[in-house]
Amino acid sequence: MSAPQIDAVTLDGAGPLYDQIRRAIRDLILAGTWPPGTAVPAEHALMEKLGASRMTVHRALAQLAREGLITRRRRSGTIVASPPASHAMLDILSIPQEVRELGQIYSYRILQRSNGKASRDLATRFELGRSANVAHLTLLHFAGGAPHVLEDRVIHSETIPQVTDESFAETPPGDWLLQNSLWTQAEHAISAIAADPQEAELLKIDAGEPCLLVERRTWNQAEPITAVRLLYPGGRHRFVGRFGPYGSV
Amino acid sequence: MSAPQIDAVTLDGAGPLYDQIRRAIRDLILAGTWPPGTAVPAEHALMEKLGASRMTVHRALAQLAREGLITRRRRSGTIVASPPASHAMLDILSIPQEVRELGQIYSYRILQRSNGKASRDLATRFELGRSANVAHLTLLHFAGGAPHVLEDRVIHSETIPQVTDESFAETPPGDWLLQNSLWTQAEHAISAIAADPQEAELLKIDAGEPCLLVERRTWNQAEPITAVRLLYPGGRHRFVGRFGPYGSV
DNA sequence: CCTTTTTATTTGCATATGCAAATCGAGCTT
DNA sequence: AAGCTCGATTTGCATATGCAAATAAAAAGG
Repeated sequence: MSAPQIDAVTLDGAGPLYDQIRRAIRDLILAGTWPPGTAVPAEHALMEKLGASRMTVHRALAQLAREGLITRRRRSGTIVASPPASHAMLDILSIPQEVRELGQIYSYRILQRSNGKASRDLATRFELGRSANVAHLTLLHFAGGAPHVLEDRVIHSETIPQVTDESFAETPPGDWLLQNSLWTQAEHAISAIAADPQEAELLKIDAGEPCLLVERRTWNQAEPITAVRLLYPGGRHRFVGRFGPYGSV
Repeated sequence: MSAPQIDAVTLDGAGPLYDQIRRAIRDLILAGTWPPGTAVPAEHALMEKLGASRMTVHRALAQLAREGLITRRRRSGTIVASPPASHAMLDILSIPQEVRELGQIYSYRILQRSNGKASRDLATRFELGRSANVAHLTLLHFAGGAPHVLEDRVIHSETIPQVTDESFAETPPGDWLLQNSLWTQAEHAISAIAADPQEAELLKIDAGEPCLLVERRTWNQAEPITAVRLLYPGGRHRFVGRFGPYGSV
């Protein structure tokens, strides 16, 4: 059918009707029940199902469209949009893309890979429970043959079970996750540290050289997905962002 | 009168009516014609002035309210909102505030101050024309008596003429600018560098220690306002931001 | 004078209606 | 088969109407 899951739209009775509709549909999208590309029921269908007027349904959908969650076209109807690839502020989510935008050839190498419980060291570094079942990866990304960034990542196997069978031979884990998971929250911390001897050797810089350290953790609702530590040789890297006081003006 | 400048609201005839109204009012706010706190004309007044229905006017204002540009209250009416103090992502716009949030006593000292044309060095560092008339300031911010960050700033005197007569004895320039200027665009770059001997001495760290370098430039429309270079001792500082793929979910 | 009640104003929400614009598809024409 | 016309569907916009909620200001009451 054209409107696959119209019965999934249920209102919670809290607040204005148009906002209940908006949240109901938003939640279906964020939960992954309606993945990108799914056809959203037409205004008339929602109107009948929910017993609201078309203007009220329209208001909810128009707002979701402004927020970028859905794409609407006359006659064609409404579909769930793909999440924006990058966020306004220094969201370098894809390292291959980042390297290619510098005009260089991208490659990567997995240095280490393991599955199992988080070690004490990892649990501390990524602030997660010892009992968490995780995949742990260490890899090095190259730009034109030269080391670009050192990545240290854990992925929660409970949230993303497919990770256990994935070799990451084709796609580095960051990009793989973008395709195989949905995130609603991220935390991003940037600091400057000196490279320790081991890191320096891998990155082919001198020990003690300043590096940018990016630590990012992402969740879907309350469930942790991944935590990553990216170490960039400092002299060569900077993060740039543009924004206005109210977002994008 | 309660609606000071209703005649300033003029439509451009481009696109949907509600959006013309929305943009007309938004532009008055961003241009500073209606500073924060100004009473926005009531829906009825705009309705008569513009010849639109109340629903249409309401739609424009409701959207501006969602965007945070205005604040609306029943019976009291609508006023222009104050710009949000900090933006989602690592906008530490106020250093005094940043220090106080760390639970420490804030103070600062001006190391150098001059007015005039930008020197070659400054022009290069901040990517501006040699002919620009600027105020140039170097200052050191302290947290609980210890150096916190080294600030190097230029302010365009043409855009902000009051700067020439301001001593910055009471308020550091970053905070002063927040009160005395309006910005619509900012650019933010973060990198890691090693402190040079002179900087290290001021910050009371060892030369070569990794530091976070934040470079920020702000504009109002196309007019440059200020460019600043903030050097944070690295071990002690990190920037944290939280966000979702669609902004705030 | 202080407190309570009433009134009036302003925004917020929902509905019904009508028309316009975009565009997908079917059917028709050549 | 290729192109064209036309009808049907879906979203987009604007209006008019009515009522509800919040609340500032005025009026009433003690």
